[in-house]
Amino acid sequence: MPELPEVETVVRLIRPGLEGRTIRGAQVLWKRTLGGLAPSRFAERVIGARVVRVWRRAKFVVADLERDGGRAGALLGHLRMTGRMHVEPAGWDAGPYERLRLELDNRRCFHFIDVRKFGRLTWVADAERALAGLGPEPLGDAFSAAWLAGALRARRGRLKPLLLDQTFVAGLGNIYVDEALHRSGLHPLRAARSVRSAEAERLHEEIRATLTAAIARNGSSFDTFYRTPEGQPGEYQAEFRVYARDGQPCSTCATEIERIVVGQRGTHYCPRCQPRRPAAQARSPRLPLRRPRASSKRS
DNA sequence: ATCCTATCCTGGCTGC
DNA sequence: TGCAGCCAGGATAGGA
Repeated sequence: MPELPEVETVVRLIRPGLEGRTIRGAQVLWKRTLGGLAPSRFAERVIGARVVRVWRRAKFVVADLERDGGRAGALLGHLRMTGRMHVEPAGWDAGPYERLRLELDNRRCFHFIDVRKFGRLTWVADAERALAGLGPEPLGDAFSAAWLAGALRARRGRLKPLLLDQTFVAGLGNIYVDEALHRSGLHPLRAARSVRSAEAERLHEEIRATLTAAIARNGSSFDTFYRTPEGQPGEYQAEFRVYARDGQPCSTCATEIERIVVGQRGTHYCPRCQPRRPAAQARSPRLPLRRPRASSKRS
């Protein structure tokens, strides 16, 4: 399902078809795609505007608009489960699941297609503000190993639901969380606060490595749904180590991959590589019989 | 604060 | 072969 690597792939593929184009017409085929904005108002905001930049933030696709040389808000899109975006020559048949169409000034059209209708594409006055609640970008500078270690320590919850929380870190979804946790040797139900610095460092490394490798392969195409905008499947699914591999041998240790449900999500992990409890740590002999108390000094 | 459930949706799969 | 029922799942809202 589209996560950060798939959205990045979409952005790279539609960018050349959209940047510099002026929108000439708008057809909304499924009103709720606009997320509450009236179709007439959407059309009014968008028609006559020029797309100046197409970019990605977490799993959102953003297209900045200008009008008469001044800023004119942005198109803000989210593919959710089954959304797709295409820029094609006029007359191209987008099929029965087309939800929104924009006519461009070069006899081409932008199409938003979405079987399950969960996806959204709307107009916002201020994209930065609309996205302000998101956590750091996992491939960005703000997402450092030190930040991750500290942020995990400060939370009560379990590891996987936290990594799926877009306000904690923005862009990971079910597939890449399972993959990154396996590569890090961390159990999805580990208490976030129990993750030690060295483990957080490994997790940070593996999250980035997983996402980077997936982007390089144009994302993952799973079941019949996700395709790149060119209709090509991504190729990263061939690299899955645990996702949807329950019952199959772990690529590292040959133990059977298990599937459990965590936070309503199918969760795949290797019981051997990802032990529930932290690996026993060589700790210094407990010389003081009592645990040292917190300093009596107030912070 | 965190967890849990329901909601939004449809195609595809399972089991009869 | 037909069909009912269940499932997947990103994000969010509301309740415990």
